Amino acid sequence: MRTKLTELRKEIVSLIENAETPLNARKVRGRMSSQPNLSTVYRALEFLDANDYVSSVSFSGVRFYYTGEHPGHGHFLFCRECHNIQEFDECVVIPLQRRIQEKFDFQVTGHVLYFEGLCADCRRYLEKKSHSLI
Amino acid sequence: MRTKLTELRKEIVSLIENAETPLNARKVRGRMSSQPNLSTVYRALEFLDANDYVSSVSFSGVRFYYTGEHPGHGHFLFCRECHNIQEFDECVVIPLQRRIQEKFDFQVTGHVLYFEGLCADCRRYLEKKSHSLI
DNA sequence: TTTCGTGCAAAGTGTTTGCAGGCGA
DNA sequence: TCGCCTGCAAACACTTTGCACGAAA
Repeated sequence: MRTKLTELRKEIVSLIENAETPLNARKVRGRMSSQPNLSTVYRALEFLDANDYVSSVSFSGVRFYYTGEHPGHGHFLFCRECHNIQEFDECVVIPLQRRIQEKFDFQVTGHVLYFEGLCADCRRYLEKKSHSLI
Repeated sequence: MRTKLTELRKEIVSLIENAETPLNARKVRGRMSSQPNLSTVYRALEFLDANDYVSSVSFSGVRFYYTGEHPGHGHFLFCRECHNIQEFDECVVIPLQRRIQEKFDFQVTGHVLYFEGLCADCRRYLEKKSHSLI
């Protein structure tokens, strides 16, 4: 299924590969030299996702795209305060994945594991704020 | 933080608790006897999520709400073809969660693990379709 | 009296679609 | 020539917001 990689699409893949965090469509466009139409970016992302050049994950109703050393693996920390997305690379789900495939007759093509909570900065900020509530 | 549970909000919680799958705002409204305004439903869901009556997860840019025996745990199978969401209850991430909290100084309040792929029905459908391509 | 939940209308954000032009195989 | 990538404009789906009213504390 790996076909038709135009220059524009190549640029998007490389952008996403080199990004320090998953990117949404708008951010992808913002980092492109050619500033293509947003709908073109959406179509490119859809194509790249469907053909396994990139993966996607949604947080709070927005879609983000990423790649990684292990295709199909997505491991994130999502801060519910600042909405920052951080990646980590420990994976503990492969053994479970095998069991799931059999138990549910479900052909797994990838997985996403994320922890939701408060990053260090937001936690400190909120603590300080709560103490000053006199 | 557990306050102000109106009748409408109680009904939503109970709807979500008894649903066989996570529900989005529109589906929540569709199952309610009183058919409240959609924005009221959105506000209620936001409140319930923020106050830990329910949890939420996004798939393909849409937000779904769910509850479970173990609050803060979300374990799903997401079919990329029919977008059906199925739940499972095996959890293998708690030991990893402890390591993550320390390593990244991140205060975890919940986690989501989902496998993406093809459910049995969609797989059979696609196989049949590909064979008939003469 | 004050707070806040709800309905209604409007706006906002993210995403998809129809169509025409154009480039490359 | 044909397929399909792209731009543009419009539509669409989902979600949020401002305002007014009313019920509950």
